[in-house]
Amino acid sequence: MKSELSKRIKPIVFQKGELVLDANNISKKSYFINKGILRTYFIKDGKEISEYFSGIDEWVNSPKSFMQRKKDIYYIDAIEYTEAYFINVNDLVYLFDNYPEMERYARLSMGTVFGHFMERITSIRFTSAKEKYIHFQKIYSKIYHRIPLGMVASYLGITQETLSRIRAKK
Amino acid sequence: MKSELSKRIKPIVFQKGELVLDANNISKKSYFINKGILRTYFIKDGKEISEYFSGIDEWVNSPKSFMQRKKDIYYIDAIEYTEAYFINVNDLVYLFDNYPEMERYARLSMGTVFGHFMERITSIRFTSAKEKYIHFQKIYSKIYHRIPLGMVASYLGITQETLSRIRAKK
DNA sequence: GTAATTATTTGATTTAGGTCAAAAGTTCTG
DNA sequence: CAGAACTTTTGACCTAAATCAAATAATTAC
Repeated sequence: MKSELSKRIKPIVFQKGELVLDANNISKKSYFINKGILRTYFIKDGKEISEYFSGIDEWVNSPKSFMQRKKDIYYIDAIEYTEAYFINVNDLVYLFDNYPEMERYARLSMGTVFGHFMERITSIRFTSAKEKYIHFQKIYSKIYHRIPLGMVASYLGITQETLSRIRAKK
Repeated sequence: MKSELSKRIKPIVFQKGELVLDANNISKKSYFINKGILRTYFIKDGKEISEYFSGIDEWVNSPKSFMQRKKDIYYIDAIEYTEAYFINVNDLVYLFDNYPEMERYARLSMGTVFGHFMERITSIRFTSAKEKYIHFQKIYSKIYHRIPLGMVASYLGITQETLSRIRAKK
């Protein structure tokens, strides 16, 4: 089974600032990051709003687009030089269909992802800007210092100025 | 296949205010609502915070708990008299294992659910209290008027007073 | 290496929504 | 149906974070 997976997985690199997925296209590849950071974002009133960041050992795609094979609003880009592997959606479905344990594993992982989403919703709803930033640092403990302030601010839903002031106070 | 599903599904009713799932237990049943409204909530600083509401034709469980068979923080209760069907997690897994088309359907539905979560995160991050309420009315167009103000306010992450004032201005 | 962008910080001012308190309305319960 | 127990509304006041504006600082490009 391992070989079945490795047979369908290919390496790819992205330079800093390079677009990984354009929202005008359907997300047909899922990337597994080996090094670097990818950012999922969308455009609102002409501004880029960061939805989340993904670092080493994480899978990245535009979930709804990838699963339902239709367009969604999300772009993905590399905020630093990134090395990854990718698998095509067709190959992934093939593996799911032929290796039930993979399907089961994926289903289980969904629980974790749902958990993260629900936690994040809570974090956004009931916390001050400062607490949001602290929570962000916890969630992204390994990469938060490599993400530009403006992107972090849009991820948190606060202004750059506010975030700058929060960071200034130690 | 339909009969396989119907064989494993049983009817159940809940009275107004009745607890459907206690966070001290693992979520082992998934409910499909036929009539009424269930609310998923958690306790923060001694207060009930509504996470979301579920109405007719929707499946309800505590996602992370249900999928990973461990405890999570969510309670579920009935905010009005509710009629539903339920299926046990074991039976559902049996169906998934034996009817790949069900598994595939579930995987597809996940895309929709992810989409909702991501939309909600956006709705929370970048909108005023009033816009949040308007969005809530849109999302829950069929049931929003049956949900008590306090529960709506905690769902939106605003105070009761603010919501009351928003509703007062036409 | 210097000009030109782009990102971050700092300051002054405004405002949406929170807090606290009390009144009015509703709905349970015996 | 009357009192208790919630739920919702209204009022006065306050605070966290937004906005607007401009000064630094850091990257990037030539």
